[in-house]
Amino acid sequence: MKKGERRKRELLEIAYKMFIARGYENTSVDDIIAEAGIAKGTYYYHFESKEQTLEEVIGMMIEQETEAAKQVLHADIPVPQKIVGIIASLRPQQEEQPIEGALMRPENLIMHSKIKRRLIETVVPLLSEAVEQGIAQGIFSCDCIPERVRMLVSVSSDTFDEGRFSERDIAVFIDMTEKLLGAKPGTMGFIRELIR
Amino acid sequence: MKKGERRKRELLEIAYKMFIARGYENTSVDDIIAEAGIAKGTYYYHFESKEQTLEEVIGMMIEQETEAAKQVLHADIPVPQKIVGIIASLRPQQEEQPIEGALMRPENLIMHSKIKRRLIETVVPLLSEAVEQGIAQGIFSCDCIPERVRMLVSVSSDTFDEGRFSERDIAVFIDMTEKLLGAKPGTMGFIRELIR
Amino acid sequence: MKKGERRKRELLEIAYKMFIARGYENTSVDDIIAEAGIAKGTYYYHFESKEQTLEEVIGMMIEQETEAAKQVLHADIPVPQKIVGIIASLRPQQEEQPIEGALMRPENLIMHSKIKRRLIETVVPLLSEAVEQGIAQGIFSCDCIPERVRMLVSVSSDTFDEGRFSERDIAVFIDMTEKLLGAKPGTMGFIRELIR
Amino acid sequence: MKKGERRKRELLEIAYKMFIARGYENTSVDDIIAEAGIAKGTYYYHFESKEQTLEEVIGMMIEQETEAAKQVLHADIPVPQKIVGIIASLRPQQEEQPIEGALMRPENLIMHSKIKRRLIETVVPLLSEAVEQGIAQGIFSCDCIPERVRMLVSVSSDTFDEGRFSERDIAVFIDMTEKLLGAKPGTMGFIRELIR
DNA sequence: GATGAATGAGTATTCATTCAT
DNA sequence: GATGAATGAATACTCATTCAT
Repeated sequence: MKKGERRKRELLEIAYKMFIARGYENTSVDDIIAEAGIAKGTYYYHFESKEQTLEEVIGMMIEQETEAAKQVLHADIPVPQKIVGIIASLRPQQEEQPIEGALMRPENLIMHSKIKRRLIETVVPLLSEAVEQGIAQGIFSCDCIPERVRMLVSVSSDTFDEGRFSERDIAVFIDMTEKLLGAKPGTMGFIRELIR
Repeated sequence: MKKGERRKRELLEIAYKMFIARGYENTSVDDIIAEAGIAKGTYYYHFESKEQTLEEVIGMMIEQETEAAKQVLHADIPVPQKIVGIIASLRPQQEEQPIEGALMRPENLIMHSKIKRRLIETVVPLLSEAVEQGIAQGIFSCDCIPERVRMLVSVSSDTFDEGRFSERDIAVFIDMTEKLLGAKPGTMGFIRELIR
Repeated sequence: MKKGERRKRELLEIAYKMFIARGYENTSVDDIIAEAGIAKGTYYYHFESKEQTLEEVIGMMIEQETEAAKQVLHADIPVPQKIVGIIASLRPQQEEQPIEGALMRPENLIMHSKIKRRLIETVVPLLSEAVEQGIAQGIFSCDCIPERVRMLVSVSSDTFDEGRFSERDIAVFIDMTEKLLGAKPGTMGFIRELIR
Repeated sequence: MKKGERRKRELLEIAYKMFIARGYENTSVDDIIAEAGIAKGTYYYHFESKEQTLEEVIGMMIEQETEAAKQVLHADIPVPQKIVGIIASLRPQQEEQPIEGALMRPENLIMHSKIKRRLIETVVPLLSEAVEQGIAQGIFSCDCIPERVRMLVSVSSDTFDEGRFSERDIAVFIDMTEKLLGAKPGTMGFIRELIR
């Protein structure tokens, strides 16, 4: 990695943290350069625009999370655990989420929705593949796999991203997952231990 | 209805349409008063702030839609149709949605998310009641009713609000609804005819 | 006093208190009518403008304070005590000054300066007359009476209005008064007991 | 002096002149940038806010005047002339006061009062030192020097700043100065020739 | 690679005042 | 006497972006 790239990477991390902490709209370019200790011109030397910075920030996140999800998919573990592992890898890692529930705050809506959209795009195929493995093994039984998977991811995001969910939410989500994928009751029960 | 109230109602409708058409953030107070043909002061005579205008606009919508949903709940029709009818009443009416898919455009994220949140708050109890009627009649069989209902509404919103969904999406949603509520296969099949 | 006049008087007192408490510039007509519980039109029925309200408020104060000063002037007391009594009567009465030091706050500069100017105009002649009585009695001895009196009043206002003054300030003021008026040392010493 | 600093200095001078000429409150940021021929953003690049501009303008004035006063204090001239010289240096210089009596106009109250306050803070110590020199030389004789000096400065400002004063005002001021400082009659008489 | 001075369109909000009813 | 809806000029401040050095 060259010097210039490292610098840009640094800026990206700073921007990422600030976008998360204060929201994309509430973070001005001035804020970013003040935090980074660089001049306005330097910022625009590295980035085309503020919006493009956001895209790159999101790209960086997606890349990291997709990577994690792929490793889970190809790991040598039971299929149900792959499913759960992939879904779990979607959530921002600890180090990346300095402020609890930040992504759900209204000032982060834009970023959150962009992230969610791109995450679904990249994760649905991976999950679908896992489900197909499960079908081949006789663990699941269903059609319309991508559609089912998409709904699962969507519900997962809505229910768990905000951080406010109950035991009952988890129970219903497990039940829903099993039924949507045509699994035997209890197949996905271990999710319970993984969520929090 | 007094003179002042009518005027305010007019302004509310204008603001609503503009917020939908161009997004809340992209609609300036100047835009609104230009469209309404009033002076700046008149706007601020009726509304505390632009943000409060948004709240009132949303309140107005919720009220209308909740009203429709309540009538469906108390109508003399089969419970499965009540479920579908209530969910259907959530979507903005034709006359109210001048631009197809407007609510899903990124500039409308804030408004859409505020609406979705409040809609869920008001509609989940109504739907839950309908589900309980269904359980009493032996049509449904499940626990954790509010949680199940909330997930259904959430998926429904994510899947159908955007307007881009396939026959397969509908099929999966029907299947999911039946299984989540513990209904016999085919119970909710008529949804197919109602969505579009 | 007719009904209409009483109403106006009420408004004047409300405006006075608000001007003192929040400053003339920081008190909007809306604030006043909200506090008074009347409509905008009613306010403008009674007052030509906001500025004219200020003039009337000041006039009301001046009138009260001048009245007190006149009574002191014609009272049957030693001349030195008249001098002090008149100067003392300049300061806002207890009931009229709900907030300590309010007049000196920056937001009250305009009002304070208008008051000071008019107070000097009305009080210098009264004080001058008292000084002349003192000269006739051989207590004082000086020329340029109005100029001397004006400087005394000016210093008094600057030194004591703000409320932050020391024993030494008082001592110097006494010394200055005696010397400016050509009185024997000790003549005005009793001031000490009157200021606070 | 760097390029950026020179530009800021220019803006400061322009703002200063406009504040004096039209009053702080009556000078809008738009007025200033129009006069300076710069863009809005340039103004806010150099100044945090309009209020902060005022503070800097005042700071600039104070600095200049304090500098002049200090030179007088350390000059090799008789003490009485130092006193007068320092007091004289307080008044805005000719080049700096484009409009006669501007500081006293009501729209300049805020600026004037801020200036007066800060000027007193910086000048009382200097004058006190001069008085002490006088006492050491047997020219003056008094206690409570800072308090006496402050009253002198205060009266001087009130009497002469406005520009409307008579020969008699001057005479009384001279008399007052001599008596307050315990000087022999005639010591300060030369003031007469310096004021105007 | 880096700087930082300059830009200017854009925005929400305030408030004294008027006048038809 | 009283109302309150309507006015519209005025104002401070933001911020992404550019570009000569």
